[in-house]
Amino acid sequence: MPRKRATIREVAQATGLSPAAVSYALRGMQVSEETMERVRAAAAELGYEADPIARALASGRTNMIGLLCGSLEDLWQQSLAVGISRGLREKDRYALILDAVGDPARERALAQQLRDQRVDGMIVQPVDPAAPFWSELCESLPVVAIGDSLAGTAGEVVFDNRRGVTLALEHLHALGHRRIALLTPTMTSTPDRPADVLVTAEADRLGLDIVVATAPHGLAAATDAAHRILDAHRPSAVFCFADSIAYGVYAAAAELGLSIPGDVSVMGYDNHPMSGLLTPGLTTVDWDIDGIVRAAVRLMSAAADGGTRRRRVVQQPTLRERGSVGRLPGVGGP
Amino acid sequence: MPRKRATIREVAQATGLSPAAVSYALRGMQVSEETMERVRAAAAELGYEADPIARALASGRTNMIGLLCGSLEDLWQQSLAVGISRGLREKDRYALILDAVGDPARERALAQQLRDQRVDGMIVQPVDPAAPFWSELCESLPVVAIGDSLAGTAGEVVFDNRRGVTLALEHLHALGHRRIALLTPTMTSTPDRPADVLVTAEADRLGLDIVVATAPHGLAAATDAAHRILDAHRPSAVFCFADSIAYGVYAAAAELGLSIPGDVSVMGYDNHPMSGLLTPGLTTVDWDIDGIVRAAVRLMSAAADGGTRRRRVVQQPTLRERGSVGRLPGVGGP
DNA sequence: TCAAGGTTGTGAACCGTTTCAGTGATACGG
DNA sequence: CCGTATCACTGAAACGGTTCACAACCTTGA
Repeated sequence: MPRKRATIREVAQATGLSPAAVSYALRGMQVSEETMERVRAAAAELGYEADPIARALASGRTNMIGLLCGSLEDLWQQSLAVGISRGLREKDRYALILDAVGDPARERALAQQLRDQRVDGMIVQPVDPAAPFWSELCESLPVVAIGDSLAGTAGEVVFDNRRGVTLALEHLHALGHRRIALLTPTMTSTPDRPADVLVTAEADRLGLDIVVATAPHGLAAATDAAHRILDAHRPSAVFCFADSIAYGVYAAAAELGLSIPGDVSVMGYDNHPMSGLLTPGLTTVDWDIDGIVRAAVRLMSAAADGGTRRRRVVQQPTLRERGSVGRLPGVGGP
Repeated sequence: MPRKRATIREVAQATGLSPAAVSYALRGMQVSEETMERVRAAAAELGYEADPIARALASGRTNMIGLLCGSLEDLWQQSLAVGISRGLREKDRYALILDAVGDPARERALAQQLRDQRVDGMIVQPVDPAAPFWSELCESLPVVAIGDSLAGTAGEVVFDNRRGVTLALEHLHALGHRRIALLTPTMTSTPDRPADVLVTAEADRLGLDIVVATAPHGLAAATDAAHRILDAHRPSAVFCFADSIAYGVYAAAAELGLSIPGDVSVMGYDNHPMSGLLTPGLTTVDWDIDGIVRAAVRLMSAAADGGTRRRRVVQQPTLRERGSVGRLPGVGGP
C-alpha cells in the first residue's frame, strides 16, 4: 500500500525549520548554504516531492503549456505536435495537446478550457486567426502562434506562404500546367483562408486557371474530395495545401485509373516524411519541421519564463522536387 | 485587461448561500431544485467557472489521464495517441501525452512524473512490461495497459500477437518464403521482446529460417537498419513488427535497387492508413485501431470513475493482403 | 403530541504549497 | 557605540475549492 506522500510540513518538522524556509530552500532562494543542504537531505530521506497541484494553486504556475493544434488528422501536424511535446519535456514542461479539428468554434472553446486549466502558455496553430478572442487571450497568458500571425502574441513562427505558393505555382507553370485544381484543408467556417487568396493572386499573375475546392485531412475524406474534383474538372495538376491531402489525391487517382504524373500531376505542401516513399515521390514545398519545432519551443520557453520580448521567426520554404509533377506535352523541355 | 475570475464565494454572496451550498448545487447534489436554479443563474451571470486547480487540490481529482506511449516515432502509435486523446476529451478529460521513446528507464521516470502530476489514471503501452514498478504504480492509481499484459491493472487491451504472428508467417510460408528476416522495433534494454519469442517459435513450427534484427521507429533510422539486413542476409522476405519499420524497408529497397515484391517481400504489422498508399501496397497484419481506442477509453473512464472491476479486452488481428508479399518461384501457385 | 427520519443548508476544517510582511541577529560604516 | 543594511528565517494569510459533522426545519406515523 503506497503510504501518503510526505508534505512540506513534515520536512519542516524533520529539520526544525518553518515550512516557508523549506519552500525557499528547495527552490534555492534566501537561505544559507548549510540549511539548504540540510533540507535537501531531509527531503530525500522522506521521499518528499512538492505537490504540483498545491504549488500551482499557490503560485499560479502549472508547468504546462497548452498545444492547440489545427487538425491532428494531418500527419504533418501530428509530427509537429510530437516534436513540440518532446521539446517542451526537455525543458521540464508538459504539453497539453488539444485538437481543434479545423473548427473555429471548438478552437475557441478549447482555448478557453486551456486557460481555465491555468496553463503557463499556449502554442497554437490558429484555425481562425481573425477571431477576436485571440487578442484577449494573449493578454492573459503568453501565446506563440505557428503558421499564422496573431495580434498580441509573445512569439510567432510564421511561414512565408507567399513564397511557398510562388515556388509551387511557378514550378507547375514552368512544366506547362495551366489548368490547376487547388485543394485546401477544410475549415468549418472561415471562407477565405490565406491559401486561397495567395494562390488565386499568384495564379492570376502567372495566367493560370485555378479551380478551388476544400478537403478534410483524413485520408478517406480527402480521397473523396479529390475524387470529386478530378472527376469534375480534369485538371492537369492538383495543388494540395497539405501533403496529407495529396495522399488522398494519390488514392483517388488510383481509383480512377489515372496515373501520376502521366494523367495528373500532384503538388504537395509541407513535406511529411512519408511523401518521399510514395510512387512517384510527392513533389512538395518543404518546410523545415525541426526548425519550426525548435523555434516554437524556444519562443514559448522564453515567454513563459518572463522574457516577454515579442519575437517573430519567419520560415522559408524550399521546393522538394520528386516525381509527382510532370511536364505537359506541348511545352519545350530541356 | 481580463479582470479576475469570479470565485465560489462571490457566487455564494450573490445568492445569499454558503460556499458549500454553491459547491453542492453546481454539482447537483444535496440541494433543492429551486436553489440549484438560483445558483446556476448567478454563476452564469458572474461568469463563474470552478477553478480546476483548486478543485483538484481539494478533491484529489485532476480530470487528467496520463498517456504513456512506447514510441511516438511510430506513426501507428501517433494515430493511437491522437485517437485516445480525442476520446478522452469527449468524456471531459484531458490526456497528458508522454513518449518513452522505447527506453525503459525513461518510461519509469515518466510514469513517476505522471503520478506526481496527480493524474486520475494512466493508459500505457509498456516498453518493459516486466519492470517491477508497474505493480506498485497500479496500486496507487488505475492503469490501463495496451498491447502487453501488466500485473494489477484496472484494464487491459491486449493483442493476440500469437495469432497475428501466425497469420503473417503462414502467409509467407504459403507463398514459398523460407529465409525470412524479422525486424522488430528497438527497445533500449529489453532483449527478448515477446515478438522475438513468438516469431521464432512459430518459425520453428513452420520450418522457417529466421534472422532477427532490430530497427528504430524513425524512417531514416529504420531505413539504415533495413539496408544493413537486406545487404547482409538477402532474405526473401522481411517481416516488420510495425508498419513504420516496413516503410524503412521500402526506402532501403529503393536505395539498393531491389524491387518489392520481386526481389524481396515485405510484411508489416499494425496497418497504418499510409500502408495502402505505397506501391506496392503493404501486406500487413491489421489491428482495428478504432476498436483499440474505444476500448482503452472505455476501460479508463470506467476505472477512473471508480468502477474498479478489472477488465481485459483481447483484440484479434486480420491479414490485410496487398501487394508487398509475392510468391517465390519454385512453389506451385493457384 | 412526540419521536424518528429525511431534506437543505451551514461553518469550519482542510488540501499543500507560496508569498508577504516582519523579526532578530549580525555586519558595517562613521 | 549607534543607526542602517543585509541576511536568514518565521507566522500567517492567501490560493479557491471540497467535505465532514452538525443544525434547523419539515414530514410522517403511531
